Amino acid sequence: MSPRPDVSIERTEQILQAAMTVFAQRGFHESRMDDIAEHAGVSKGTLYLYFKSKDEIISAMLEAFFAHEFENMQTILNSGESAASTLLNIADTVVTDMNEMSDFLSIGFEFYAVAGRKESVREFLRGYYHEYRTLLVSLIQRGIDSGEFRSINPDDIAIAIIALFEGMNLLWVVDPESLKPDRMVRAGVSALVDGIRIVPLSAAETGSRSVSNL
Amino acid sequence: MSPRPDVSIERTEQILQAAMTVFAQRGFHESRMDDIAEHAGVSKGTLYLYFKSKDEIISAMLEAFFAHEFENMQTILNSGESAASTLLNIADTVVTDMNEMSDFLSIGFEFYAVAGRKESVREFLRGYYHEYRTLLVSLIQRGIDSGEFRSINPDDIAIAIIALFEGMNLLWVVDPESLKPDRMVRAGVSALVDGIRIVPLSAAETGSRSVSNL
Amino acid sequence: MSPRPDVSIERTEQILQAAMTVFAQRGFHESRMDDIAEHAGVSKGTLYLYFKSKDEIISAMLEAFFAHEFENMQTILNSGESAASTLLNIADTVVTDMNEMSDFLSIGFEFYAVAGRKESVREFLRGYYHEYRTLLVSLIQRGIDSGEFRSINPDDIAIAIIALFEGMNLLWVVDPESLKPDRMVRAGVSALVDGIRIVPLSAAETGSRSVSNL
Amino acid sequence: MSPRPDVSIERTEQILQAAMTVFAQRGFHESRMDDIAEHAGVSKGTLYLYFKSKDEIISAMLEAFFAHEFENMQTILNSGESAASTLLNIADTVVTDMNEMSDFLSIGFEFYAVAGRKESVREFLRGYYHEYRTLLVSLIQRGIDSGEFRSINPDDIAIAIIALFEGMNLLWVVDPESLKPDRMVRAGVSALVDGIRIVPLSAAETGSRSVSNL
DNA sequence: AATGAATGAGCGTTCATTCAT
DNA sequence: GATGAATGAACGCTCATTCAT
Repeated sequence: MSPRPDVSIERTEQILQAAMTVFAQRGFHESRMDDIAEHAGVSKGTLYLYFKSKDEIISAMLEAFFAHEFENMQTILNSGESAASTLLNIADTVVTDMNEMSDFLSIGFEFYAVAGRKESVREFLRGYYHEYRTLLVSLIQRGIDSGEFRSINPDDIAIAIIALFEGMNLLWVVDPESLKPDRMVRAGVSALVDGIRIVPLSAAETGSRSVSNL
Repeated sequence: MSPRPDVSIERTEQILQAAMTVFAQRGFHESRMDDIAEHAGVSKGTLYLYFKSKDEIISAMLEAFFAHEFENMQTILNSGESAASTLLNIADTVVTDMNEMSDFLSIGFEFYAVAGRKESVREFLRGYYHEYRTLLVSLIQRGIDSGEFRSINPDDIAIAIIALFEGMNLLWVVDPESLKPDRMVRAGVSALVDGIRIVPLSAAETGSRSVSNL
Repeated sequence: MSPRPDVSIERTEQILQAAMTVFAQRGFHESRMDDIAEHAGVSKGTLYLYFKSKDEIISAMLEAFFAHEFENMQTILNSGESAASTLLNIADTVVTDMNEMSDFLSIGFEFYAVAGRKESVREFLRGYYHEYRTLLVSLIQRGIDSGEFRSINPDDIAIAIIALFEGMNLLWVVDPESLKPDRMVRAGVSALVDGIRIVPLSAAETGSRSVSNL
Repeated sequence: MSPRPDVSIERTEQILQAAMTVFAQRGFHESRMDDIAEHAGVSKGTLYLYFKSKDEIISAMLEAFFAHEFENMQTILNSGESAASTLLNIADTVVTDMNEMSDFLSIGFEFYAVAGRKESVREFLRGYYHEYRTLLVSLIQRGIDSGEFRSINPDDIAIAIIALFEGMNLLWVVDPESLKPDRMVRAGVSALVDGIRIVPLSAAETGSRSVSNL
């Protein structure tokens, strides 16, 4: 009588979760549909009930992979702190996310590699970074307007900050043992923020000194 | 009597060159040994005379791919200019290299992805970045010693600079049309350098003003 | 108390009807159980309530497909007309049936192909053609006995007539646009009938002249 | 030095031969590429060196399957015998071919089934039958011109003859044990030829009497 | 040294069938 | 009876690798 409960959302999540784990361990191409199915605890056929193909799983993962970032962003941006402080808070959040995602970071690079060859992926990532940049630009502009920052081009700085985040990501993947992302990211952003401040050395607020002096 | 001239070095280069082109167009896994052979102008069998396997071609490429960077570095480091100027010169060289390598940048990301899963690749890249960092650290230290820079942690800043370079790389792959690497990289490094200078606003020397005022 | 009315016969017909449509469009192997279920307006599971397997649907269709033919036959045979006229009437009926079944004719060929490999199908079709032949033989014999036909072997002629019908079928499937079955079948049977008549040229009755003179 | 001899033609034939055997035993869809490879004495991969896909093997077979017929046709047509005799000679050849191909006849029906759904196959067969018909029409017209045949429509009779051939084919596939193609085909064509002759009963020449009286 | 025809393990995908609801 | 989500065996096709020439 009562229809079977619709499990399609759970199943989809379940499969994507499994795919992420397998992809992170083996890469897109070396990952077998069998592996994903086994990890998800379903049969291979079931994968195809929820995704048309392996490529579609990868595409869905692309979106899932780059979805988290903006969730806490708004809260941070509206915290009422100074622009410089907010930028450092964002840096801290990025580090937290990096730590949480540490097992899966290599998946990101696979996406970047694909982006070099596939316009659709490039387009998606372009949109992602555009949104990210827009948020940072408005924050930096706020800093300029409030007299906190020099009148630099906010776009250039926003891009530099994102580049810094992504580059740290990369370096951490390469050397996860000896690099300490929390420290490094903060130091980098601190230096950048100091570089655009009117009064560059208010170390107390930015915390940059505590880092530089470690 | 007269032995045939040994063409093995040329052949090897020839094959690696072809592999790089094909890999950049299709990625490691989508590249066929046939494609590489055709591009190299040799037969498929010949590939196996010079490389034991496809994986070995990829490994050899890893080294070839990350080899160029340090060639001009020494010249720049010994130019006698201020540390800040030298850092900006390095940024310019990086941009030049990015432009030259633009068709192949996505290969790099494939390597980073592999690095996430394969210690040998991770190790190689670790060595590469270590060397890079060492050069930058000594330069930054020179700046500190000469009173040009504040007494920050040179390692943190070196890492931040490398992260900035690599991150810019990534962003440029994603959005090659609208991003201008020369401008972006300079702006980022300028801000960083300004952030660590004792006298931050000597815009004339760093060129940061030309950027900020655009 | 009041048992649900037994819908199994209707369901079975409904499914066979749907199967015939789908099979005609796609062939046995390209037809999916899903397609049949959808066409029948039932679920895939329901198919298995009425048929053990796809093969059983095909088998059931074999019988349904070759069932129609003999229904009107008796009426035609007992019409009281001459044997030659009756043969031409049969030809006309065959053409009518061909027209009605035009969308499904290719299914027949699939059965013939299966007959080449499966004794059970061969046996069924053998029975079908035997019955058909028996009816024609008795008609031809009547013609011989009544002095209408020469003393040919009625079996040979019966087989030739059936072959003519089936062959026309085939040619029409291959070239439905330019071939006109009504005309062709009549012309063929007319010639055959003329060939076995004692007085071959009574064109008025056979209608052969109208064809020959077109 | 001397290049390896080109075996591509032999290989192609070898594969088609094997495919024909396997297809005849199992049908197109039930035939496995593995089976064909094994029958041909090559590996599965080798099949794909010579044919792009299973479908392409089937297409190539379509042409090979319907290619033989016209080879002897010209010789028979130019034999200088009367039109009626020539038609009977053709019938005999058809029977000979049927006997030679007996193991493979079911493949033909599979093609006819496909023809019902695929224009490309339909087109090929249309061309085949058109050529066949053209030859027969010219022969029949010769008979009319020479006063051997009545002034019937040669096209209708040509089609009837082809239909007779194909229909006999079918009946023989269904009942190979009890039907005798040589006898049946001759009887059918004899009756047809008698039906269109000016002097219908010259049994000696057509051999129809010997058949009817067996 | 160089070739390229041949190989066959391996994988993505399909779809008839089952069975819990 | 009816459903349709789940299954997994099976197959077409690919492509890195080998080796006889």
